[in-house]
Amino acid sequence: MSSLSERYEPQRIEPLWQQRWRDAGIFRANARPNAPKKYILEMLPYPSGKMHMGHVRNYLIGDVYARYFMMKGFDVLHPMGWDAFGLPAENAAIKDKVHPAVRTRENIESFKKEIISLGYSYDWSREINTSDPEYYRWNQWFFLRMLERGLVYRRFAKVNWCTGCLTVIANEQVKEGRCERCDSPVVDKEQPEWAFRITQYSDALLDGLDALTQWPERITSMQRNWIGRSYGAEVGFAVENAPGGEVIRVFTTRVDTIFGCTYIVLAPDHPLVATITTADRRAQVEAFARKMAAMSKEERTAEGATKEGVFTGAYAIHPFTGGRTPVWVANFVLSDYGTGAVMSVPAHDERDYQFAKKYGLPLRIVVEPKGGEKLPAPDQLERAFTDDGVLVDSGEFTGLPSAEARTKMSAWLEANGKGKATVTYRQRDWGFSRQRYWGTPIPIVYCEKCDPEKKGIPVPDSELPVTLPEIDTEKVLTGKGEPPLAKVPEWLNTQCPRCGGPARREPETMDTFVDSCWYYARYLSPHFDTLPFDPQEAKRWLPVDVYVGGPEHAVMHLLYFRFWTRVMKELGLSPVDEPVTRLVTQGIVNGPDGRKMSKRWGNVVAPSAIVAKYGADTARTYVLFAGPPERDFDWSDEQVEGAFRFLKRVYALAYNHQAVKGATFDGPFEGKALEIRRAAHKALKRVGEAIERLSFNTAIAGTMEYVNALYAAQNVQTPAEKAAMAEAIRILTIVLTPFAPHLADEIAQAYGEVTPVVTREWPAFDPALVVDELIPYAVQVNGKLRGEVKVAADAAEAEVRAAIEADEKIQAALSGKEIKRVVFVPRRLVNYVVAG
RNA sequence: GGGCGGAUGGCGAAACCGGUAGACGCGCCAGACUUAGGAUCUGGUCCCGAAAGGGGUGAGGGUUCGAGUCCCUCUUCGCCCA
Repeated sequence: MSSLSERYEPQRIEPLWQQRWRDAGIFRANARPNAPKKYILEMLPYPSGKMHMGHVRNYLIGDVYARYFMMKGFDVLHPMGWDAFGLPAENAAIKDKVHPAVRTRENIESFKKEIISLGYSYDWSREINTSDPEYYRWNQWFFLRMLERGLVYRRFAKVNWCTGCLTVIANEQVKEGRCERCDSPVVDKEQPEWAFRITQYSDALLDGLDALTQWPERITSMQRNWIGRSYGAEVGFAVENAPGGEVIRVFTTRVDTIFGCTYIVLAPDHPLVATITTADRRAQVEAFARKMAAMSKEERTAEGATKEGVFTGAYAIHPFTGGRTPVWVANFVLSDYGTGAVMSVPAHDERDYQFAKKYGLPLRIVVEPKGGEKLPAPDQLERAFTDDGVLVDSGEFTGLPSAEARTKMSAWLEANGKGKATVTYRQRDWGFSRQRYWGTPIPIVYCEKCDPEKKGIPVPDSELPVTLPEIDTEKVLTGKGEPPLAKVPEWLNTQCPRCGGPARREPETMDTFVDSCWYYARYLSPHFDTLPFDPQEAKRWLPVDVYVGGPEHAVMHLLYFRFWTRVMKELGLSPVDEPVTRLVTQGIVNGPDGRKMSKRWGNVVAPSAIVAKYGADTARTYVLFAGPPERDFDWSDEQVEGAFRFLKRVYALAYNHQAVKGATFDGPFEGKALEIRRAAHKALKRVGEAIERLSFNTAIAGTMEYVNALYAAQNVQTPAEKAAMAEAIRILTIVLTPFAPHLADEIAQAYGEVTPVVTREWPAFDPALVVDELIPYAVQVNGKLRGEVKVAADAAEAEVRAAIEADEKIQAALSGKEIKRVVFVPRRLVNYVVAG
């Protein structure tokens, strides 16, 4: 084995080690089939051409953890692949006339080179690519299974139509009325689409969150809000003098306030509007409905938007009081939420209050605060009282607390056939069809003869995969008009699987969120060809132990992926309810100016530039040292220099001590030799524990402290010292490996190791060596620090006190005072509580 | 407006169960080596004070022998939702 060259040259040694690791296959899973497993996963990247610092950080978190557990003797699965379908490649194709497959292949190639250049511990034998028919055929397979189970259906829906991408996008992709990706305005459009019945799992997904104790609370709480389960009541208000006996169904979470309902509001497009509006009001109501139809949902309900409405001329009968209640239409009620109708209680709902004030509608107070204070008279009320309280003026329910009233009033409604207790959800079904080329074809055909209603005929399993056709990029990918696949007749026109007659394929493709719903399971058996993955492997490897990614995926990917996991369990493929035990969401790496890295600000720090200048180990060490994984940080060139300096210091230490290579000593170790050994074992403990807590910045701090201790112990002379230093350097390579694996291996091999450090065992620390013989006790008087005394580590309270009370400074602080109490905290402090 | 998360030296941060606040790094200061230093090594570095001592974790209050940590009120920044 070669000795160390004089200078630390990361650019020379790093590619050599990356090659050796690959050749030796040391990151292959199943290396230790009898050991406990760890499945460590980072979110599947979309392969843009260049990696950015966010990726670097994302993968490092998983990488450090993976390397550590490899050394702890676990069989580790740490795979990587490509979320290769999607809009950017297709948009680029429209612009540059390059086929998305070509662009994607190029991007993957360069992205992968960058990943490799950072020295991550991936098992590349399991690499997957979601645009590969071998992968996406299983999206189609899942689609068919879900269709059989009624979890896929076709619906007419008001969809979000992005005027830039010319495609339907998910609610979650709309940000303030604009497309998350291209920032073009998004408008409503009625269109048939395919949807997954994810709402059938709303309760399971919500209740399942309780089991996810190792997920960040902000993520589970976002999912909880997103699903938005609310318990309420549906109440029927019969329309007065209605020819067809029409009843307006309203949904409310505050049925306890129903005696305060002074009017009803319908969505402008509510089906009853047309029937019940009186002749004299018709023109006005229709004009209003037209005006609202031209506006997007966001515009209508935006916070600043004024509440607007018109009276329909109709009245409804209050189910409890029998009173006449006017019916209005207004902009803030949406037809696709709840029942599209609300009962308005202006005294107890802020929005209703504003509306009532604007249009001079009456207020009725029916809930008073619990404490016994009275609300002012209705016309004096300055704002709605929206808290729970005690009912007043509510017939037989007067005097009940709100919560109890809700239960009893719901029961009354049900008993009298006027309504019922209900549960509603904010979450909608997942519309997943896209008018795009670069995605998974939906395996459906339409046959005029067998399927006149155009419900769609599933493609039989035996004909999967339905692959994307070769296309003339320039002609087909125009970004305009009908879906691209509809412009490829030789693909579009096919045979009906039932009658064999002419049929047309479904030209829409699937949302790429489908791809990322189950890829974590595909890694287990990436070439399995009878099912999406091998259920036997799923038993061994699932769930994922640690999943690392950005918090921006809190409600889309992470919810769809939980949904899919449950479906996979029902299909008998997977044993788990939840895909991931522990979720880590990493913070953003901002530019040095504190702004988000962006070409616009010219503050982008390219990983490749940092690797070229300092090497991967410096990039790794710096990014991990900058702060805890979940926190954002601003890039700092000075701190990068600091990380580089540290690694050079490590290298110099190893270089200067090559003479101790192979030194041994039988002990006992004393003096400096013992101090060296203590430092080493403390480092093993501290760094190991910090990594398990994902506290990488403190793990690196511990390694730095260790290196400082070894510098302080330089110039080893005796055989004991030399042996201690040889052991210390060996341990240094171990604790360094998760962060700076190339450097660690370079040093280790110069000291005689023949296999990469990551294949060696992370030794257990010796408990006797991690405690100092003398430990400092803080001495406090009435909680104020008054001194410090060093005492034997195992000293009992009496001995500690004797030592303290012998100290002159302490005696001075205690003299003339009456000691009322002494608080003794072993190994930490003694606090004298005194008087006088 | 609602939910969640932050706020600690000149800067990034640490303090895991309530127990010596500021580990580690950057920056800065001093020294050593050196033809040279923007390399490297050593020491110092929360604030006030010569010292003794005092003050100090966004603000205010509380619990406790003891609070960065727990509770209440508020300020402010960020993210998500409306």
